Amino acid sequence: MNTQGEKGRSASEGEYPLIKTSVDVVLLTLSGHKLKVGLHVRPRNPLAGRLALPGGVIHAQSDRKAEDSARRVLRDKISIAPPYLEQLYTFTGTDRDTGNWSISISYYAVVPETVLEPSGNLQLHDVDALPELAFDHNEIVDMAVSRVRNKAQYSTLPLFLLPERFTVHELQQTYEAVLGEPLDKTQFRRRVQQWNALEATGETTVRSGGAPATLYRRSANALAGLTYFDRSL
Amino acid sequence: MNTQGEKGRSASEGEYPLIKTSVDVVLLTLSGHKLKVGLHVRPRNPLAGRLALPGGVIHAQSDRKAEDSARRVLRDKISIAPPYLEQLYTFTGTDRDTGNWSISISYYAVVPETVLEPSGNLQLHDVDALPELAFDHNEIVDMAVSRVRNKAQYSTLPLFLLPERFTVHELQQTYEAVLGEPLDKTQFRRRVQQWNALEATGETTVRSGGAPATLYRRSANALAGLTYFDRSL
DNA sequence: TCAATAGTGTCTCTAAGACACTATTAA
DNA sequence: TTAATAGTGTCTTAGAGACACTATTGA
Repeated sequence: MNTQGEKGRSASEGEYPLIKTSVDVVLLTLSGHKLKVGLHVRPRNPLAGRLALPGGVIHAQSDRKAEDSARRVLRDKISIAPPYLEQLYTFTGTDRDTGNWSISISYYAVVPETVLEPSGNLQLHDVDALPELAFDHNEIVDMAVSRVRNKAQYSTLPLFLLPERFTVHELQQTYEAVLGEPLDKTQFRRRVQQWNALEATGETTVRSGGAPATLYRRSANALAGLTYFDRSL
Repeated sequence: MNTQGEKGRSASEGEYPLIKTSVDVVLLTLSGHKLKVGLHVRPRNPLAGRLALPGGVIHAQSDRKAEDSARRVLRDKISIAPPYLEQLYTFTGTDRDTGNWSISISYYAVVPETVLEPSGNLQLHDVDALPELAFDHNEIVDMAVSRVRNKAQYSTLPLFLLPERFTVHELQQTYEAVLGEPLDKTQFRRRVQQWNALEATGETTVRSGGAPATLYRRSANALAGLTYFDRSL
């Protein structure tokens, strides 16, 4: 939680520098077979009217750590408790607009579309066709999307994009939407079996045409191995 | 670099909260076929005398971003310019000792032992047998070690633990030391070839007994795919 | 020639990929 | 029976793993 602080009143720097620190959240979901990010219109200056990520300052009194701040922002502004939330990166440096040094501890959340009530507060935008956002928020979204696409190649993260009950076919469609490429049915089912991260609900789909499909839900080990790790290459 | 700041003077929170923010660096190297971390003894309170990571505060005037602060800390305190430096994680929350909220933006650096001049300032400690460090630095080191071991499974990161010229056998020993397990020679050489990240220097080793080995150096693409990505599972 | 290390050839076995096939439902 | 989707069997191929072999040097 801390560092070597030269005591609070240090030799070289005097006091700790006073830097604006806030938390931003990249809220990702799947809508219409496209990966979308939740954005809102800034109500205030600077950059009032511009699209931006939901975010806010840290409440040192009530937030035990920055992740709590991120959860609070999502709860207060969008009324959701994300099933998956992870720290993404900390962006630092001189603000392009005000010229002041600032810090943004950024997180990303992965949620099913069903938990998002369509309010005027939040707009969903295709992550591959974003307008210019406030501050460096385009860069933050891009990094979150890279990480999620990367994790989709080897992990169970996309499970968190689905509602409580889903079929294997819907799960495959979700992966295909995130990865942007079609997947082979046999391999995909083999892969899903190896996870051991699904449990059958006992129910099946009812549909016109086609055999009924087993409905599954995420089991507990869907979270295994998803924490602060990512891979490339 | 910023966030939605409610303008600097906001409604709910008043001003931005004033939180101690600093940068800590996990300096990793290989010594005696063991992965080691560079630590120093804190000269000042709080926790004077305790082992800690090198770190310091951000100089908003001179550092363009937090990574610059990390580089400055390494340059000023240990006189090195690390060939590989990456943001690790941002640790936040209430300090165990002072009870104050603080932020540590942590980085990890990977360097060859040859660039570390043995000064009284820095001690190398086996990452698998650490004493109790100041603040939450044990946790920070553990996360850095996890990430490096993880990356050693699929990336060229351990190349940065070696001096400028090295043989394939030395490279294999490096990987074995980081991963903590023996590797097959044939597979390892196949893997290294596929990277296309080494270039022959033209020189060979001179040694008593055994054929001479080709000396290599890192080529430019050794850095490919190493940025802010990591993987697990 | 011997000891020691560098570097390669090759066999086996597992898992990825591709694709055809069977199974089960509503209409 | 037909259309549509769920789910499985299986052949092929690429690559991981294991290990034996050859090559090159100093003494």
